[in-house]
Amino acid sequence: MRTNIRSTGRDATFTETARRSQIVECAIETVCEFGYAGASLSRVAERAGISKGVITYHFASKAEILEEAVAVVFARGAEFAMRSGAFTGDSEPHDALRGYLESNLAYIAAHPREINAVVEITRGHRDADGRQVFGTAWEEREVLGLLEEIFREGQRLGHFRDFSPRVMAVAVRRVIDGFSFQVLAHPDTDVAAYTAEVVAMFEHATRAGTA
Amino acid sequence: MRTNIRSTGRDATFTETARRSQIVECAIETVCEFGYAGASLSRVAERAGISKGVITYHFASKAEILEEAVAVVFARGAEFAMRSGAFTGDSEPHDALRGYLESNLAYIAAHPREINAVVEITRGHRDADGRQVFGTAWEEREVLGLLEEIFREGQRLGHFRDFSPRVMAVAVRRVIDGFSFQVLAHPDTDVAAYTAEVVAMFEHATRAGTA
DNA sequence: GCGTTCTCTAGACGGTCGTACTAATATGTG
DNA sequence: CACATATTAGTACGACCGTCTAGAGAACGC
Repeated sequence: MRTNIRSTGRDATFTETARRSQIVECAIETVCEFGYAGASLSRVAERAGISKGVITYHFASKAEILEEAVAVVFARGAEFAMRSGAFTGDSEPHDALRGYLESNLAYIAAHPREINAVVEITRGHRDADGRQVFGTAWEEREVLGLLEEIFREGQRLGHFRDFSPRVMAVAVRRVIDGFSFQVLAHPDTDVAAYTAEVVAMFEHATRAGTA
Repeated sequence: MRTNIRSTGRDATFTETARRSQIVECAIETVCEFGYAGASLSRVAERAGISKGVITYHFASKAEILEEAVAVVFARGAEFAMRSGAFTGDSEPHDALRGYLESNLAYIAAHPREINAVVEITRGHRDADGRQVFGTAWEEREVLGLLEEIFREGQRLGHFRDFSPRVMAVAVRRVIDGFSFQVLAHPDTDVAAYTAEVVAMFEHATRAGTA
């Protein structure tokens, strides 16, 4: 009987850690290149230069790879935002929004392929019943909450005009997520200029006192 | 030898017209329900209550169905916008933008499933080489051009502030396209309120004289 | 009525999918 | 060294994919 490595109590081997990481990276690249529908385990294995059996050995299922890929990229983005210090959480709302936009767009500009892959996976990945794994409920919980909080705080302080935090949060995320397409389609995009445009746009869209 | 119906010079039969339309509708529904990756011809045929062969008979390939679906929905949306009169083309830029937003969101609210399917198809559909059929070039040509024109005209008249028409156009489209998810996830969404929020947001984001 | 064309069902085709299994090799420990 | 375990390539499996074909039924001009 096959030993499910993840369920045994032992520590992960050096090889296992490296392989899992390699496979996840190759899965991200493959999804970016061929899309969610075209990212088969055969193509992932081919890119990694290993046999398909290695993937089956280190992961229980294809879904586990994709879900780990999403988690890994999310963790990297959060770590990047933390490290950049652009978004400390206790900033004044205008600065918080600006920091959120700048750190997100900067990360995407530096790693457009993995963001594109994550967008593909979160959009396309479904369980056996056809339901989205990363559906609206997941997005509202994991992604939109923080933004809405910024907006509510800004409105409480009177820095932001009176708009729906939910609608604005969704708009911000859609614009941010779309940036990976822009960077991939036009690698020569002026990131600083694009970022300034987006920041200015949402500053005008949110600030109070001009209505 | 099988006769490729579309390439013969004869007129389309009553049956052919009806079948093609039915198959396209079922494909839209299937894509909406199972996503691009999960929308197989078997499922389309099952939904239509016909055998898979009928699809092959009326369409040369699966790609032809998907591409016709996109074209059909686009045509309906354009017809809706035309009929609603919200967007006449020679309006003052502020009104043009408002009309664009309102007619788009109204159509999506009325037909969220077909818009969702089109978004799925345009994002996921690739040719044999793995290249997106409805890629960035297509979007810029078919979708963004009109918006950019509105923005440029508004800037020329001094009604809009000085922003990048391209960035703003992309933002508008992302927000509009995302509305189908909102309506599908929350069917009880207050469409009028949501529309007013989006209109207000882009009016603040674009208008001159407050910077 | 007959004959032609249109339309459909049913099934087969080659291919790829995700997964499971086997047997061989690598690795590391006593 | 022997031995156990970790890791690998290779292959086989059943399921489903998109496409194709043979032949039966339906529709319709004559």
